[in-house]
Amino acid sequence: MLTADLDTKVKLIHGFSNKTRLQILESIKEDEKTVSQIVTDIGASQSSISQHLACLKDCGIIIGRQQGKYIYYALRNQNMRDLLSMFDTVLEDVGENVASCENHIEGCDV
Amino acid sequence: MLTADLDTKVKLIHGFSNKTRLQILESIKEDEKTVSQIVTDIGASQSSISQHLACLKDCGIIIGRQQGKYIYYALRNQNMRDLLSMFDTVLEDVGENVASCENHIEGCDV
DNA sequence: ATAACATATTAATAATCCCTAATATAAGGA
DNA sequence: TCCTTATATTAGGGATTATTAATATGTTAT
Repeated sequence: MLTADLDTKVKLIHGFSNKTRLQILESIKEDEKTVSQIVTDIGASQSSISQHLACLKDCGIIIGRQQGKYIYYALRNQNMRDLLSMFDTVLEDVGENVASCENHIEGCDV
Repeated sequence: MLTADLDTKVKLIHGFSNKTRLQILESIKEDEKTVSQIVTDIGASQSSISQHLACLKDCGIIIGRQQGKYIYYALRNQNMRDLLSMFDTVLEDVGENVASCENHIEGCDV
């Protein structure tokens, strides 16, 4: 794999490796939602949510469509949904390990 | 989803969101390898590789078995392989977006 | 045009992560 | 045992990331 591709892949995965972003993705997994609906759902600040939405959108993980003063965000496609489900599948295998892992290095800190 | 589970999921995904760790996983995707083989493969420092291996192992993403003075590491199971493949699939959808994304917030910086 | 609501942007700080360098531990062979 | 090779651990600092607070932009309705 080319280095450029690898860097890109890391960037992509980074999109999923944050609590607020995962909450956003879970929140819109089934149906599109407006920013304020997401803010209410998650309970984080509007600013934080907005920044993460911009991030996810720029990466193409989600898409946004404006309708009046609202902007609806949704997952880009079914592959994103499948990837999110795959995380759950893998979590069934390793959830206990991960939960008890106290390694200080990031990701382990995963 | 419970908060604890969500935190765990973030930790899990973090395991995949680093260049060196991804390189390790690619390196052992098909066959188990010793630490020194991985070090040679990737060209990062032995210390760094060792720390990441510990991290991945503690999370249960990989497993290690000792044979003499060597330790062979391998992916935990087929689900891990499937998840890695899923990343590639999604990357086909959004690779261009991600590569050109210059958002300063992490993950976008994803 | 102004007010009210919805969303985005900016800047700055606090927290986290990952690398390097040095050292430690463990195993096998001479 | 001593030396060599293989791997792990620790500490520290530089870089990156996420949050908050404040402000800006854009849309609709009055």
